[in-house]
Amino acid sequence: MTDQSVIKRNRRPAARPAEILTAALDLFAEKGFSATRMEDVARRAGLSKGAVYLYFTDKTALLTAIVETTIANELKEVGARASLAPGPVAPVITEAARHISRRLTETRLPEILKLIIAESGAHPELASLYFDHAISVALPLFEGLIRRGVATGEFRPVEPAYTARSLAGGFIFSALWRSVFEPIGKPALDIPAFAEHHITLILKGLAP
Amino acid sequence: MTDQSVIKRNRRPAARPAEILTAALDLFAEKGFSATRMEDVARRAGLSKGAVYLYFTDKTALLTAIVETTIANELKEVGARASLAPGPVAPVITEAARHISRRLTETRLPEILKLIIAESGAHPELASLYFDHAISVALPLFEGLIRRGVATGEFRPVEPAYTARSLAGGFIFSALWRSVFEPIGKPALDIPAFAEHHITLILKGLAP
Amino acid sequence: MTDQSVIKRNRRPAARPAEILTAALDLFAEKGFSATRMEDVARRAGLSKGAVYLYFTDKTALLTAIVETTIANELKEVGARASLAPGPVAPVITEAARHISRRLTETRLPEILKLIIAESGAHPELASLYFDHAISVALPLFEGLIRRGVATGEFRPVEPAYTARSLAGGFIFSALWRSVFEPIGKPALDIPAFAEHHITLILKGLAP
Amino acid sequence: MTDQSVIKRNRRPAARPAEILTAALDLFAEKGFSATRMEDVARRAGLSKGAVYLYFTDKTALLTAIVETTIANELKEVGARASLAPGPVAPVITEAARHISRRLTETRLPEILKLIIAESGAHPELASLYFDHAISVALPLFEGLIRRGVATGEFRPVEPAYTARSLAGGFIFSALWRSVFEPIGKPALDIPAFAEHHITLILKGLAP
DNA sequence: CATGAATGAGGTTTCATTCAT
DNA sequence: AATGAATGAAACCTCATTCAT
Repeated sequence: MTDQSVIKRNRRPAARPAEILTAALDLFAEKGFSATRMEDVARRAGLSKGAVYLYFTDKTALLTAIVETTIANELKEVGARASLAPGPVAPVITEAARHISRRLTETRLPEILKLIIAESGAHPELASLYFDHAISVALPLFEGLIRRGVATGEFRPVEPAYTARSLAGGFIFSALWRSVFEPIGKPALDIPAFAEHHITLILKGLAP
Repeated sequence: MTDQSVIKRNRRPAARPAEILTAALDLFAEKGFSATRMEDVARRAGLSKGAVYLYFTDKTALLTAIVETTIANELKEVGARASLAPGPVAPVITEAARHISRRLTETRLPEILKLIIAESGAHPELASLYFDHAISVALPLFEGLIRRGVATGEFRPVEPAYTARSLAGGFIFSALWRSVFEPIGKPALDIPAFAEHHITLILKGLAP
Repeated sequence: MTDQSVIKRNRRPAARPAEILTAALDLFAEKGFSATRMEDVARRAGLSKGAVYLYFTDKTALLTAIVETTIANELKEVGARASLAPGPVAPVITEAARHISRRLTETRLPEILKLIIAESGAHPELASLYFDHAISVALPLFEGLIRRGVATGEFRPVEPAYTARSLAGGFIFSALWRSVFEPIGKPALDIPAFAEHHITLILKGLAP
Repeated sequence: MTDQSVIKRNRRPAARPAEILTAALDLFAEKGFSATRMEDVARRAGLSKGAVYLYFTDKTALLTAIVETTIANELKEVGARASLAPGPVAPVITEAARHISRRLTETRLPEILKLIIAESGAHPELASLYFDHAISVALPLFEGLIRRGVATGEFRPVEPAYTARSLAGGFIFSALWRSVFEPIGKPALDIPAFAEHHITLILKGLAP
C-alpha cells in the first residue's frame, strides 16, 4: 500500500520543494548557511545535486524561500488576531503571547530566527523582510494593547514600546536558547512554562 | 623627534594582535564570518595577507580570540561583583543589570553575541565557551539574588531561574536589535532607556 | 476537416529531423555550438528535450548532420556542372561563380561556414569533411578551367591554383561578412553585386 | 648564468600576463574557446589553476585581452602607413598588402581571426571591436587608394569598396586556410607567394 | 513516439594558507 | 617581521544525457 514511499528516486514533483526546504533548514540550522553544501541538501532530500536546481535557482533562493514561507505563516496566524474586543487587555496579551510561545515550540521558528540573525550581514534583505513583515507587525500589536491598558487604567503608566520589547525579549531568549544552546548540549528550556512565568511577571509589572 | 607620530601606525608589533582582532570583528559583524576574507582583515588592519598568519594560526583563531577576549573582560567585570552584601537585593539587581546595559552600549558585545549565535552551528565550541563562562555565570548570579529576595520576602514567590531569564531577555533583545536591525537601517533602540524601563518593569513584577 | 491546419505542426514525424536541424542551425549560428543548449534546440523545434534524442544520438550529431546535409547539397549542385564544353572558359567561370554567390544568398551556407570554422578545433572531422567534399572539389574545378584558359591563350599565364584561391577569397569574404558582421549590426554587403564586381575584376586580371 | 630559467615555479610577475595569453591562444586556437579549460591554460603557462586569476578576472578576459592586444598591434602598424604620398598608388597598395601578408605569416593573426569568427556569436563585442578598430580602418584605407587611382586614370573605373573587398578576400582566405585547414593536415598554403600572385591579379584587374 | 524529472560529470571560480624572498 | 605570488582544495552551478512513465 505505502509502496510509494519505498520507491527510490522517482516522480514526486509536488512534494519536492517542501522536502528540499526542510532538508535545507535542517542543515542550515545545524551547520550554518555557508557551511552547508548544496549536495548535502540534495542528499538529505533524497535527490541528486542537480535536482535541487530544478526547483530553486540558487543556494540563496533556499534561504529566501525558508524565510518567506515562515513570514507567510506568521502573517496568516497573526492576521486574524488583532483583537479590538473591548474589555481588559491582559487576557488578550496573554493569549497572543501564548500563541507565540506555541509557535516557538511547534514550528521551527527558533532555528529560522537564528538563521536570519546569522545571515543578517550577508543577506540583509532577509532580516529586513522579517523585520517588516513580522517584527514591525507584532511589536505594534502589543504596544497597542498595552497603550489601551494604560488608557483604561488597567495598567500603570508605562512606555508601551519598551514594555512590548520586554515581552518580546522573553521570546527571543527562548528561541535562541533552543536553537543555539540546546543543540550544543546545554540544559533544555521548558518554553511553555517559562512563557507562562514571563507573561505573569510582565503583567504583574504592569499592575497599577 | 616626532618620529613616533611620523611613522604613524607602522611599527608597533605589540598592538598588532588587537588591531587585527578589531579589524576582524568589524568585518565579521558586517558581512559574517565566512563572507569575510582573510585578505580583507589584513587590509583593514593595515597589513599584508601573510602577516595575519604571524599572529593567528587560522581564520578560526580570529573568531576564537575575539570571543575569548570578550569572555575574559566579562569575567573581569563580573567577578568582583558577586555582591553578597546583606540588605535588599533590588538595588543590587538594578546595578548589575545597568552594568550589562552599559556593556551593551560601550563595548562591541552586541556584535559579538550576534557572531556567536551565527557561528554556533559551525563553531559550537564558541557558543559553549560563551555559555560556560558568561551565561552560566550571569544567570545564576541573578537567580541567587532573586532567590534571596524571595527568601527575605522582598519579592513574591517566583521561579528565580525563569525570572533571571526574563531579565536576560531584555538584554538579548537589545543586543540583537543593535547588531541585526540597526545596521540594516531600522530605527535605533535607546538601550539605556529601555534598560531602565525593563529593570523597573521586572522589579515591579516581583513585588510581593 | 481542417484538422491538418488545426493540429498545425504537431504530428509530422517525417519532417522532424529537418525541423530539428533548422532549429539547431539557427541557434548554433546565433550563439555558437557550445553555448547552445539541447533544450533550446528542442524548444525551438517545438519538441521536448528528450525527443531530440529520438532522432539524433548526440549534440555533435546535430552538427555533423548539418554539415553533411550541406555537403550533399553542394555536391548535388556542383556535380552536374563540370562543364567540359569546349570554347572560352570565362563564361563558365562566371556562371560557376554566380552559382556560388547565389548559394551564399539563398542558403544558409554563410552560417554553416562560420560554424565549420568555429568548430574546426573541437570537431576537426567536420572541417575535414567539408574540405574533402566541397573545397577540394570546387577549387580544382576552377583551377581546371583556368588552366584551360591559360592553355588556349584566353588568359595570361597565371598560377591556376592561386587564381582559384583569389576567386574563392571573395566568397569567403562574403560569407563571413554576412555571418559574422551583419549579425552584430555592421552594414550589409550586397553579395550579388559584389560577386559580379569580383568576377569581373578577376577575369580582367586574367586578360592576356 | 641563465639559472633563472631553470627555476621551477617562482617569481616572474612581469612576464606572466603575456605567458598566460600565449598559452591561452595556443589552446583556444587548437581546441576552441569553450573546449579549453582554465586549468589547461594554467598548466601550459606553467602555473596552477588559481594563479591565472591573479592576472585575469575571467576566462573571457583572456579572450578579450588577446583580441585587444592584437588590435593594438594592428593599429600601431597601420597608423604610420596612411600614405598620402603623391604619385601612382599601385606601389602603395602593393606595399600595404604585402604588409598584411607578412603579418599573417609572422604573427598569430590567422588564429586570432579564427577565434574572433568562432566566438562572434557568444562574444559579439570581440567581433565588434575587431571590426571597428581593424577592418573599418583597413578597408577604407584601400578604398581611398583605389579611389585615387581611379581618379588619376591609373585604374579603370571600379567600385573602390568592392575592389578593396576583393583584395581583402585573399587575406581572409589565407588566414583561414592557415588556421583552419593546415592544422587538420591539409596542404599548406605559401602565403607570401599567394599574396604576390593575388596582388598582381587584382592590380592587373584594375588596369584601365 | 514523447515527455520532462532526474542524474552526475565537469568546469569555473574563490580563498585560506604557504613560502620564497 | 613582512610581503604577496602561488597553490589547490572545495563548492557552486550547468547541461548533456537517461529513463520511468
